Amino acid sequence: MEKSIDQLLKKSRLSITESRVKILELFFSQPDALAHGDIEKKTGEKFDRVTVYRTLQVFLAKGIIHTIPTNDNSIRYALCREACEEGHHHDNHVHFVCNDCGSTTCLEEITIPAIKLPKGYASSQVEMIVSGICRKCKK
Amino acid sequence: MEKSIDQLLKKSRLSITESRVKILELFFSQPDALAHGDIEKKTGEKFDRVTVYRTLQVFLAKGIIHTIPTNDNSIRYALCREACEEGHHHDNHVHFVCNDCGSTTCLEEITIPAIKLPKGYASSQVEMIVSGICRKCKK
DNA sequence: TAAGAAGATGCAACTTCGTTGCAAAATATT
DNA sequence: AATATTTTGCAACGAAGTTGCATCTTCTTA
Repeated sequence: MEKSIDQLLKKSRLSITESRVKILELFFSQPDALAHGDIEKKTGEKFDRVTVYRTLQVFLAKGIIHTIPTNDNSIRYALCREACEEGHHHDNHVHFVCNDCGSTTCLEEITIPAIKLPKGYASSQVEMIVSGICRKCKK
Repeated sequence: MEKSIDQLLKKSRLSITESRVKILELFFSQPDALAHGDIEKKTGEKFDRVTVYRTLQVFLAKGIIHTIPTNDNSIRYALCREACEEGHHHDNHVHFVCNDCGSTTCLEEITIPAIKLPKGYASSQVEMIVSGICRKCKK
């Protein structure tokens, strides 16, 4: 684990620092997307707010994580699959937000269907966010 | 116009006040979705920040407007079609965000395609946000 | 249509969120 | 191991959003 995280950072030409490793471990240790606040809390408030902000920005720029828009004004972040490259995100999967437990997950196996835009519009990215009750909460 | 806005407010059992009327006029006078800040500016900063926040909250709760999640941490608001009722939004159209002019519009005529969720998930709402270049900017 | 009840507004104060500059510390490079 | 490069944490700041409360506006009904 340590190893593969180091690899990932090296591949992205980033120095291996404690905060980066810890934050990546956090992402790898569970399946949900995380908001900035979650990360601060779950790392035990060990790192400065500013460090967390900057770390997320760097990961975003390097294509290690991607953002998921929400309608509660709190962007969430999730790991990208291998396919993502620096500056270019290729995730076209559906995101699921649970109204019960609040978790946000990537449904990697569900591809966003193509749609036909009105004349004159050019699309460069499509987001699809399904909300409802997740598998865990439905039981 | 005045008349129909009054009607709308009455139908929602809301008192007819200057700020509510002015903010609704703003929404009706142009096709784009508006962020909180836009509304403050476009009403000539005539109303207190707090009033704008509260007005939007009330409109949301009454099903007069709906939110559009964005990935820049600024929720946008747009008018609902007649179909929306108090507490229940029925808009299932696609939203378009222009990367050039920044405008957010509802593509009322484009319906979100149905998708098949993994077993155990129940969907109650689907959002689809397409970003790219809008008709105006493409010219 | 005037008076009282109900509701909305604006102000002040506060919290949370996100950003920037800079010195100190950690990491990388030779 | 020494130096160059990055990253971190702190302090300070501005923007965004919330709450309580007194005042003003809108609604109700007699």
